[in-house]
Amino acid sequence: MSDPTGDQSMSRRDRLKREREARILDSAAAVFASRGFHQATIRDIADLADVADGTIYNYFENKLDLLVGIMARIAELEQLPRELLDALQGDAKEFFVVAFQERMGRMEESQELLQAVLPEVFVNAELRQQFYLQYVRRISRLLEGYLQAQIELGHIRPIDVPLTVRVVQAMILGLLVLRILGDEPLQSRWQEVPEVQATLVFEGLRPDCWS
Amino acid sequence: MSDPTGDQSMSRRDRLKREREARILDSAAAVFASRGFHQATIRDIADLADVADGTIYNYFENKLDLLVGIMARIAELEQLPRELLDALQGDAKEFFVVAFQERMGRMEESQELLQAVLPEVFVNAELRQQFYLQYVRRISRLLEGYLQAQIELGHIRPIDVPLTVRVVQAMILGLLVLRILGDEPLQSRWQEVPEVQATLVFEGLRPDCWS
Amino acid sequence: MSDPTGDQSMSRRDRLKREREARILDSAAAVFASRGFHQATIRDIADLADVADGTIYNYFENKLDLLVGIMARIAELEQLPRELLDALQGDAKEFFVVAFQERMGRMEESQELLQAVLPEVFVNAELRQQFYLQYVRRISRLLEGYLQAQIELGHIRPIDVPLTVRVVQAMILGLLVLRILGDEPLQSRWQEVPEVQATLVFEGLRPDCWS
Amino acid sequence: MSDPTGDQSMSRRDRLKREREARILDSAAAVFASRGFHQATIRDIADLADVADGTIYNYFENKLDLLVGIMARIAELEQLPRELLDALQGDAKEFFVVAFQERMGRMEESQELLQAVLPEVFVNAELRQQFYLQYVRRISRLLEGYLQAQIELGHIRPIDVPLTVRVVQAMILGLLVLRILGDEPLQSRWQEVPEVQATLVFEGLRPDCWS
DNA sequence: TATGAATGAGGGTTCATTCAT
DNA sequence: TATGAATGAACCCTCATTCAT
Repeated sequence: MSDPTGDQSMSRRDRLKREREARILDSAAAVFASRGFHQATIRDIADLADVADGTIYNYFENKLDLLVGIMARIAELEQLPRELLDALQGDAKEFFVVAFQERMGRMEESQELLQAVLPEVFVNAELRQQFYLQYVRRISRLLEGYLQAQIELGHIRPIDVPLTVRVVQAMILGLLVLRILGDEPLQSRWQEVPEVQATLVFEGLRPDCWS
Repeated sequence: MSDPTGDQSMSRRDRLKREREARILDSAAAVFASRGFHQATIRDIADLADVADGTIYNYFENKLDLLVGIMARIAELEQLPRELLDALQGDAKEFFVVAFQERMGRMEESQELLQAVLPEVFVNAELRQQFYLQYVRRISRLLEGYLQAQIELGHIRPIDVPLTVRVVQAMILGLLVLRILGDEPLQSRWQEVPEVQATLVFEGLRPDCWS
Repeated sequence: MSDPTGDQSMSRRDRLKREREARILDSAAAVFASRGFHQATIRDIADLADVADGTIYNYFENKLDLLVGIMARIAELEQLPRELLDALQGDAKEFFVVAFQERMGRMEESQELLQAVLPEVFVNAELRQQFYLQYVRRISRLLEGYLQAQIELGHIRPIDVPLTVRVVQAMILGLLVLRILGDEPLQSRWQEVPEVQATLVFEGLRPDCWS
Repeated sequence: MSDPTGDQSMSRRDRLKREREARILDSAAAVFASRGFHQATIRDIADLADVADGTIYNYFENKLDLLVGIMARIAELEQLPRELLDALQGDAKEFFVVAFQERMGRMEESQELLQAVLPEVFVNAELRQQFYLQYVRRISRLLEGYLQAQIELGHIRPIDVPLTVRVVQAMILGLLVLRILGDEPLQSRWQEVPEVQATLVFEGLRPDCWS
């Protein structure tokens, strides 16, 4: 902005770099997703990205760093769960429907990436923390705030906010896991899930309240 | 024949074999859990089990087979979630409390095993299927039956049974994942979670039904 | 003979030992022949001989010793190339026919054993010497004597005896090798070979001697 | 382009690759010959070739592939047994002398290679076929043609061509085997062998034909 | 003496990473 | 900066041999 020529001259060289880095990251994500982190070889990734093995090391410290890069990418894509923020305004039940829709949609999109990242997350403490903070904590903060507010407004019953938030988030994360496991109803009826979730969470199973 | 206790002890030899196999499996689970499947070396496991590398291969085909063994072990521990079966009798809300308690307790027990197995489950199709069938499908069948019956009895509202069951199971699985990720409230207040879950599932968040 | 009871009492115990040793050796020969010495495992041999792995080591020092045992067995079977000795008497051409017949027949019989032994013979100096002495040198001595005598009798032309003997032996050994290599005419017409050999060796290819 | 010699050198890189591949193959042949295929370790070969273990796998698929490479090398060296082809013109007796000389010479040269390859050839079916086709069949075809022609010209007696050819080839192969076995006369008098062979084959042992 | 489980050294092979070009 | 061959540490697994029962 302040340096228009820089903007452009950086483009020549830098745009190419960005582009190449992105291509490497995409390839890495694809290969990690299909083979898993450990089965994936740098060669696989390099071939798919159409660069030489060594080139990758001009962009990333090492293999794990590619995973970190992918996670950063996920976080970036997540950057503004806009619909979620928008939904904060609406009526409570409506909020949950929209929120779940947004989450389920995201997950469908990035299932491949998540499937690539998750196994290592379970195993690598540093990655685990990064994942937790970027991907879980941010949302739980948001939800905690929302629930608290809604309770105070009397729009939802007073409940244990932190644990309830965890349960809700667990539901979302767990659905992804079940989907990855190949569960049939989830594969074919994924679109319908948010409604079911929202209803369950908001209305519960109890029969004696006329909806 | 000449040794009546022999019937039970089934020979010193055999008992020792069982014992050793168990020790190897325990060691494998511990090492897989702490380092992850791929970082774990046979040497690590052998050392921890206090046997020679080669000995492991007298009990298991290969490294992956250890994982399969661990899964079988989990399934074995799972054999007859008795409390869950018992709870089928009780009143609906009660059922959920007991059921969730049972599940959460189990998970706490076998978190190490699950943490060892899960990452590979994401990556290995064969393992994934086995895990799904043994660990997920069996429970979802049970729950589907229960929900259907309760609906017919009018004890819970008519809802989409298969998807609701998935959502409930996802909640459980997701809580384990969040716990593994190191989520704080879940670590320290794990005992309180079942109550929260049951309340959420049964009563929902809606304020206008006096509990 | 001098001790009839010893003959028998030794039998009980010793006959069983001999029998078992023979069974082990047979199994070893079969397995070595089909898989090759190095691909063959003690387990393979033990299974085929229907004994435990360890038992083999009560009869043989180690794996190589089995091969030595097999070679001794070959030499034993060879012990009296009687037809060959008999043929020494006959007319020269006749001798060669009979001699070659005898050799070719033997080889067909023991091709399996030889195929098992040869590769290691190429590689193990000790084995090589044993094989050479038992299997080659003995025959070349015999032939040298025969040729020398026949030359002096004027039944064959004066030629370089040692080298000619080698060439003749080479012919025999080489035919085995070609057969092992799967050469077609040799497989199907093995019976006819001795005649061809004898004719070649005795008459040569030269046309101007009326047979 | 800028480097006219570059056409020939085809780049420093490429020349170095060829050179290195050759060095690895030479080392492999030497080690295989001295220790045998199975005793030889990749480490041995790498050390002798002065490369790292892994480097070998940039040139060859696996250990067996080294053997295949050696066989290809033999075949290459064999490419056009020129003297043999030339000798096809000459008089029959002369042909055999020259042909045997050529063969014996070759074998002396490549004994090491053959000694490395033969044992595995006996054991590995695929290798066996390759060896047979490249090393035996090609020559037997040639000889069959030659003998047939000479018979028709009346230069040699009518004999069973295919079997006679086998016998002649067997002689050559067998001589190599005897030499490897350490036979003394063959070691010290190898040069004289072709003459003896040719005489035997052409004139036979029969005394009543004045040479 | 037979057994067969335990042993553990050894080796082929992979692959992340480096570095000369 | 891109390349891709070289590197060599690391690891799974085999299997001959031993030895307690």
